[in-house]
Amino acid sequence: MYRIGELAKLNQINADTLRYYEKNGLLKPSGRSASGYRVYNDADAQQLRFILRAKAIGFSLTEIQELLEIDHNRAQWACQDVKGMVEAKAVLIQTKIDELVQFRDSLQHLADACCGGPESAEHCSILDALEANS
Amino acid sequence: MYRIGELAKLNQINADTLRYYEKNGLLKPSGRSASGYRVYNDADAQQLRFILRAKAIGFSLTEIQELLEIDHNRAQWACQDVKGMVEAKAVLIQTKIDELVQFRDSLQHLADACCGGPESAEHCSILDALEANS
DNA sequence: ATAAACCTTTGAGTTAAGTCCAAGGTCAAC
DNA sequence: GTTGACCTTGGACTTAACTCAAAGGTTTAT
Ligand SMILES: [Zn+2]
Ligand SMILES: [Zn+2]
Ligand SMILES: [Zn+2]
Ligand SMILES: [Zn+2]
Repeated sequence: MYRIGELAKLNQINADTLRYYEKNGLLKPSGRSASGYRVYNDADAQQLRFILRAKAIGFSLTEIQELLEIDHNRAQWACQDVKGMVEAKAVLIQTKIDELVQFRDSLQHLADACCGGPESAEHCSILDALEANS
Repeated sequence: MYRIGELAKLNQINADTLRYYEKNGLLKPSGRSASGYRVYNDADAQQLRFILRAKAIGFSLTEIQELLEIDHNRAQWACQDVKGMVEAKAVLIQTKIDELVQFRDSLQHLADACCGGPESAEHCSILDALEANS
Protein backbone atom coordinates (compact mmCIF):
# COMPACT_ATOMS: atom_id res chain seq x y z
CA MET A 1 0.00 0.00 0.00
CA TYR A 2 1.46 3.29 -1.14
CA ARG A 3 0.45 6.88 -0.86
CA ILE A 4 0.84 9.04 -3.93
CA GLY A 5 4.16 10.62 -2.99
CA GLU A 6 5.64 7.28 -2.09
CA LEU A 7 4.65 5.62 -5.36
CA ALA A 8 5.83 8.65 -7.29
CA LYS A 9 9.24 8.62 -5.60
CA LEU A 10 9.67 4.88 -6.14
CA ASN A 11 9.13 5.41 -9.85
CA GLN A 12 10.93 8.71 -10.09
CA ILE A 13 7.97 10.65 -11.34
CA ASN A 14 5.95 13.58 -10.02
CA ALA A 15 2.90 13.01 -7.82
CA ASP A 16 1.07 15.37 -10.16
CA THR A 17 1.76 12.95 -12.96
CA LEU A 18 -0.08 10.20 -11.08
CA ARG A 19 -3.08 12.48 -10.60
CA TYR A 20 -2.88 13.29 -14.28
CA TYR A 21 -2.83 9.60 -15.20
CA GLU A 22 -5.85 9.04 -12.99
CA LYS A 23 -7.78 11.89 -14.58
CA ASN A 24 -7.00 10.41 -17.98
CA GLY A 25 -8.08 6.89 -17.12
CA LEU A 26 -4.66 5.27 -17.11
CA LEU A 27 -4.27 4.43 -13.44
CA LYS A 28 -6.91 4.66 -10.77
CA PRO A 29 -5.77 3.97 -7.21
CA SER A 30 -7.60 0.93 -5.85
CA GLY A 31 -8.76 2.85 -2.77
CA ARG A 32 -8.79 5.91 -0.59
CA SER A 33 -7.88 6.28 3.07
CA ALA A 34 -10.42 7.47 5.66
CA SER A 35 -9.15 11.00 5.17
CA GLY A 36 -9.34 10.86 1.40
CA TYR A 37 -5.74 10.09 0.52
CA ARG A 38 -5.19 7.96 -2.58
CA VAL A 39 -4.09 4.41 -1.75
CA TYR A 40 -2.29 2.33 -4.37
CA ASN A 41 -1.79 -1.44 -4.00
CA ASP A 42 0.74 -3.72 -5.66
CA ALA A 43 -1.43 -4.31 -8.73
CA ASP A 44 -1.66 -0.54 -9.18
CA ALA A 45 2.10 -0.30 -8.85
CA GLN A 46 2.55 -3.00 -11.46
CA GLN A 47 0.20 -1.23 -13.83
CA LEU A 48 2.19 1.95 -13.37
CA ARG A 49 5.35 0.10 -14.34
CA PHE A 50 3.52 -1.19 -17.43
CA ILE A 51 2.63 2.39 -18.32
CA LEU A 52 6.14 3.71 -17.78
CA ARG A 53 7.71 0.86 -19.69
CA ALA A 54 5.38 1.41 -22.66
CA LYS A 55 6.08 5.13 -22.50
CA ALA A 56 9.83 4.51 -22.49
CA ILE A 57 9.44 2.43 -25.63
CA GLY A 58 7.76 5.44 -27.17
CA PHE A 59 4.02 4.86 -26.99
CA SER A 60 1.75 7.84 -26.41
CA LEU A 61 -0.59 7.82 -23.44
CA THR A 62 -3.53 7.26 -25.75
CA GLU A 63 -1.83 4.22 -27.21
CA ILE A 64 -0.98 2.98 -23.75
CA GLN A 65 -4.64 3.22 -22.82
CA GLU A 66 -5.41 0.93 -25.74
CA LEU A 67 -2.68 -1.47 -24.69
CA LEU A 68 -4.03 -1.54 -21.15
CA GLU A 69 -7.50 -2.31 -22.39
CA ILE A 70 -6.15 -5.17 -24.46
CA ASP A 71 -4.05 -6.39 -21.56
CA HIS A 72 -7.05 -6.36 -19.22
CA ASN A 73 -9.12 -8.31 -21.73
CA ARG A 74 -6.54 -10.50 -23.33
CA ALA A 75 -9.07 -13.22 -24.13
CA GLN A 76 -10.99 -10.87 -26.39
CA TRP A 77 -8.03 -9.88 -28.51
CA ALA A 78 -5.72 -11.73 -30.82
CA CYS A 79 -1.96 -11.57 -31.12
CA GLN A 80 -2.66 -10.10 -34.56
CA ASP A 81 -4.18 -7.02 -33.01
CA VAL A 82 -1.31 -6.40 -30.64
CA LYS A 83 1.37 -7.11 -33.19
CA GLY A 84 -0.49 -4.90 -35.65
CA MET A 85 -0.35 -1.96 -33.27
CA VAL A 86 3.34 -2.41 -32.64
CA GLU A 87 4.19 -2.78 -36.31
CA ALA A 88 2.11 0.23 -37.30
CA LYS A 89 4.01 2.24 -34.73
CA ALA A 90 7.31 0.95 -36.12
CA VAL A 91 6.33 2.13 -39.60
CA LEU A 92 5.47 5.56 -38.27
CA ILE A 93 8.81 5.80 -36.54
CA GLN A 94 10.60 4.76 -39.69
CA THR A 95 8.87 7.54 -41.60
CA LYS A 96 9.98 10.03 -38.98
CA ILE A 97 13.53 8.69 -39.19
CA ASP A 98 13.56 9.07 -42.97
CA GLU A 99 12.42 12.68 -42.67
CA LEU A 100 15.08 13.50 -40.14
CA VAL A 101 17.80 11.86 -42.21
CA GLN A 102 16.77 14.06 -45.13
CA PHE A 103 16.83 17.09 -42.91
CA ARG A 104 20.25 16.19 -41.52
CA ASP A 105 21.62 15.74 -45.04
CA SER A 106 20.36 19.15 -46.19
CA LEU A 107 22.04 20.73 -43.20
CA GLN A 108 25.23 18.84 -43.91
CA HIS A 109 25.20 20.06 -47.48
CA LEU A 110 24.81 23.64 -46.38
CA ALA A 111 27.54 23.35 -43.77
CA ASP A 112 29.96 21.63 -46.15
CA ALA A 113 29.69 24.49 -48.63
CA CYS A 114 30.45 27.16 -46.02
CA CYS A 115 34.10 28.03 -45.40
CA GLY A 116 33.42 28.40 -41.65
CA GLY A 117 36.12 31.01 -41.40
CA PRO A 118 36.41 33.91 -38.97
CA GLU A 119 35.95 36.61 -41.59
CA SER A 120 32.71 38.42 -42.37
CA ALA A 121 29.68 36.41 -43.44
CA GLU A 122 29.01 38.76 -46.32
CA HIS A 123 29.85 35.98 -48.77
CA CYS A 124 28.35 33.13 -46.68
CA SER A 125 27.03 30.36 -48.89
CA ILE A 126 24.52 29.26 -46.26
CA LEU A 127 22.82 32.63 -46.11
CA ASP A 128 23.04 32.89 -49.89
CA ALA A 129 21.28 29.56 -50.23
CA LEU A 130 18.47 30.74 -47.98
CA GLU A 131 18.19 34.00 -49.88
CA ALA A 132 18.28 32.39 -53.30
CA ASN A 133 15.35 33.21 -55.49
CA SER A 134 14.93 29.85 -57.15
CA MET B 1 2.99 45.24 -53.83
CA TYR B 2 0.88 42.52 -52.36
CA ARG B 3 -2.00 42.42 -49.95
CA ILE B 4 -1.92 39.76 -47.30
CA GLY B 5 -4.21 37.26 -49.03
CA GLU B 6 -2.31 37.60 -52.26
CA LEU B 7 1.09 36.99 -50.69
CA ALA B 8 -0.32 34.10 -48.69
CA LYS B 9 -1.80 32.45 -51.77
CA LEU B 10 1.41 32.89 -53.76
CA ASN B 11 3.30 31.05 -51.02
CA GLN B 12 0.58 28.55 -50.22
CA ILE B 13 0.21 29.58 -46.63
CA ASN B 14 -2.59 31.03 -44.55
CA ALA B 15 -3.02 34.80 -44.20
CA ASP B 16 -3.25 34.17 -40.46
CA THR B 17 0.24 32.74 -40.60
CA LEU B 18 1.54 36.03 -42.01
CA ARG B 19 -0.14 37.95 -39.19
CA TYR B 20 1.41 35.46 -36.79
CA TYR B 21 4.87 35.99 -38.29
CA GLU B 22 4.41 39.73 -37.97
CA LYS B 23 3.35 39.46 -34.34
CA ASN B 24 6.47 37.38 -33.68
CA GLY B 25 8.87 39.73 -35.39
CA LEU B 26 9.68 37.59 -38.40
CA LEU B 27 8.11 39.61 -41.18
CA LYS B 28 6.70 43.10 -40.94
CA PRO B 29 4.97 44.44 -44.04
CA SER B 30 6.81 47.48 -45.31
CA GLY B 31 3.63 49.58 -45.30
CA ARG B 32 -0.08 49.98 -44.86
CA SER B 33 -2.66 51.26 -47.31
CA ALA B 34 -4.78 54.34 -46.55
CA SER B 35 -7.48 52.06 -45.19
CA GLY B 36 -5.11 50.08 -43.00
CA TYR B 37 -4.47 47.05 -45.17
CA ARG B 38 -1.03 45.47 -44.88
CA VAL B 39 1.13 46.12 -47.95
CA TYR B 40 4.08 43.85 -48.71
CA ASN B 41 6.77 44.76 -51.25
CA ASP B 42 9.19 42.54 -53.13
CA ALA B 43 11.79 42.63 -50.36
CA ASP B 44 9.12 41.45 -47.93
CA ALA B 45 8.20 38.67 -50.30
CA GLN B 46 11.82 37.62 -50.56
CA GLN B 47 12.19 37.57 -46.80
CA LEU B 48 9.09 35.39 -46.59
CA ARG B 49 10.70 32.93 -48.98
CA PHE B 50 13.82 32.96 -46.80
CA ILE B 51 11.66 32.10 -43.81
CA LEU B 52 9.77 29.33 -45.58
CA ARG B 53 12.94 27.84 -46.99
CA ALA B 54 14.61 27.78 -43.58
CA LYS B 55 11.47 26.26 -42.08
CA ALA B 56 11.41 23.55 -44.74
CA ILE B 57 14.98 22.65 -43.85
CA GLY B 58 13.79 22.20 -40.29
CA PHE B 59 14.67 25.37 -38.41
CA SER B 60 12.31 26.60 -35.73
CA LEU B 61 10.87 30.10 -35.97
CA THR B 62 13.13 31.21 -33.14
CA GLU B 63 16.16 29.95 -34.99
CA ILE B 64 14.95 31.61 -38.17
CA GLN B 65 14.75 34.89 -36.31
CA GLU B 66 18.43 34.50 -35.43
CA LEU B 67 19.29 33.67 -39.03
CA LEU B 68 17.42 36.74 -40.23
CA GLU B 69 19.28 38.94 -37.80
CA ILE B 70 22.58 37.54 -39.05
CA ASP B 71 21.47 37.92 -42.64
CA HIS B 72 20.50 41.55 -42.10
CA ASN B 73 23.85 42.27 -40.49
CA ARG B 74 26.15 40.00 -42.39
CA ALA B 75 29.14 42.26 -41.90
CA GLN B 76 28.95 41.80 -38.14
CA TRP B 77 28.99 38.02 -38.24
CA ALA B 78 31.48 35.45 -39.38
CA CYS B 79 30.95 32.31 -41.44
CA GLN B 80 32.00 30.50 -38.26
CA ASP B 81 28.86 31.68 -36.50
CA VAL B 82 26.52 30.64 -39.26
CA LYS B 83 28.20 27.30 -39.86
CA GLY B 84 28.22 26.71 -36.11
CA MET B 85 24.46 27.14 -35.92
CA VAL B 86 23.87 24.77 -38.78
CA GLU B 87 26.23 22.14 -37.44
CA ALA B 88 24.79 22.35 -33.94
CA LYS B 89 21.39 21.76 -35.43
CA ALA B 90 22.72 18.78 -37.38
CA VAL B 91 24.08 17.23 -34.19
CA LEU B 92 20.72 17.68 -32.49
CA ILE B 93 18.98 16.00 -35.38
CA GLN B 94 21.44 13.15 -35.29
CA THR B 95 20.71 12.59 -31.61
CA LYS B 96 17.01 12.47 -32.35
CA ILE B 97 17.63 10.00 -35.16
CA ASP B 98 19.65 7.76 -32.86
CA GLU B 99 16.85 7.76 -30.31
CA LEU B 100 14.25 6.89 -32.89
CA VAL B 101 16.37 4.08 -34.31
CA GLN B 102 16.62 2.63 -30.82
CA PHE B 103 12.90 2.95 -30.39
CA ARG B 104 12.22 1.32 -33.73
CA ASP B 105 14.52 -1.56 -32.85
CA SER B 106 12.78 -2.18 -29.52
CA LEU B 107 9.46 -2.29 -31.32
CA GLN B 108 10.86 -4.65 -33.92
CA HIS B 109 12.14 -6.94 -31.20
CA LEU B 110 8.74 -7.02 -29.55
CA ALA B 111 6.94 -7.66 -32.83
CA ASP B 112 9.35 -10.37 -33.91
CA ALA B 113 8.72 -12.35 -30.74
CA CYS B 114 4.93 -12.26 -31.14
CA CYS B 115 3.31 -15.00 -33.19
CA GLY B 116 0.84 -12.52 -34.69
CA GLY B 117 -1.76 -15.23 -34.98
CA PRO B 118 -5.55 -14.91 -34.88
CA GLU B 119 -5.97 -16.75 -31.60
CA SER B 120 -6.38 -15.16 -28.18
CA ALA B 121 -3.71 -12.81 -26.89
CA GLU B 122 -3.62 -14.58 -23.53
CA HIS B 123 -0.10 -15.78 -24.26
CA CYS B 124 1.05 -12.65 -26.15
CA SER B 125 4.74 -12.05 -25.67
CA ILE B 126 4.36 -8.33 -26.26
CA LEU B 127 1.93 -7.85 -23.41
CA ASP B 128 4.02 -10.19 -21.26
CA ALA B 129 7.09 -8.07 -21.91
CA LEU B 130 5.22 -4.93 -20.83
CA GLU B 131 3.92 -6.69 -17.72
CA ALA B 132 7.26 -8.18 -16.77
CA ASN B 133 8.45 -7.26 -13.33
CA SER B 134 12.11 -6.89 -14.09
C1' DA C 1 0.79 22.16 20.74
C1' DT C 2 3.01 23.15 16.90
C1' DA C 3 5.92 22.66 12.88
C1' DA C 4 7.22 19.93 8.85
C1' DA C 5 5.90 17.12 5.49
C1' DC C 6 2.42 15.20 3.44
C1' DC C 7 -2.20 15.13 1.15
C1' DT C 8 -6.73 17.19 -1.14
C1' DT C 9 -9.22 19.89 -5.10
C1' DT C 10 -9.71 23.20 -8.76
C1' DG C 11 -7.92 25.63 -12.20
C1' DA C 12 -4.43 27.82 -14.85
C1' DG C 13 0.08 27.82 -17.28
C1' DT C 14 3.65 25.71 -20.24
C1' DT C 15 5.60 24.94 -25.62
C1' DA C 16 5.16 25.55 -30.89
C1' DA C 17 3.15 27.14 -34.57
C1' DG C 18 -0.45 28.23 -35.98
C1' DT C 19 -5.93 28.22 -36.82
C1' DC C 20 -10.49 29.96 -36.16
C1' DC C 21 -14.03 33.14 -34.77
C1' DA C 22 -16.80 37.43 -34.27
C1' DA C 23 -17.82 41.95 -35.34
C1' DG C 24 -16.97 45.17 -38.27
C1' DG C 25 -14.59 48.21 -42.24
C1' DT C 26 -13.35 48.44 -47.52
C1' DC C 27 -13.34 47.73 -52.37
C1' DA C 28 -14.81 46.11 -56.98
C1' DA C 29 -18.40 44.63 -59.93
C1' DC C 30 -22.97 44.56 -61.70
C1' DG D 1 -26.68 50.33 -54.00
C1' DT D 2 -25.98 46.13 -52.76
C1' DT D 3 -23.67 41.65 -52.97
C1' DG D 4 -19.36 39.23 -52.24
C1' DA D 5 -14.64 38.98 -51.57
C1' DC D 6 -11.38 40.92 -49.07
C1' DC D 7 -9.32 43.20 -44.99
C1' DT D 8 -8.94 44.76 -39.75
C1' DT D 9 -8.50 43.60 -34.55
C1' DG D 10 -8.63 40.90 -30.35
C1' DG D 11 -8.91 36.87 -28.30
C1' DA D 12 -9.90 31.96 -27.80
C1' DC D 13 -8.68 27.28 -29.24
C1' DT D 14 -5.73 23.38 -30.77
C1' DT D 15 -2.08 18.96 -29.21
C1' DA D 16 0.63 16.35 -25.50
C1' DA D 17 1.92 15.59 -21.30
C1' DC D 18 2.52 17.39 -17.78
C1' DT D 19 3.58 21.15 -13.96
C1' DC D 20 2.48 24.61 -10.75
C1' DA D 21 -0.18 27.53 -7.52
C1' DA D 22 -3.61 28.49 -4.04
C1' DA D 23 -6.01 27.40 -0.10
C1' DG D 24 -6.82 24.27 2.89
C1' DG D 25 -6.98 19.33 5.57
C1' DT D 26 -3.97 15.27 7.78
C1' DT D 27 -0.13 12.86 9.85
C1' DT D 28 3.97 12.44 12.38
C1' DA D 29 7.48 13.83 15.36
C1' DT D 30 9.13 16.57 18.94
ZN1 LIG E 1 32.89 31.99 -45.50
ZN1 LIG F 1 29.54 30.75 -44.65
ZN1 LIG G 1 0.48 -15.27 -30.19
ZN1 LIG H 1 1.43 -11.82 -29.34
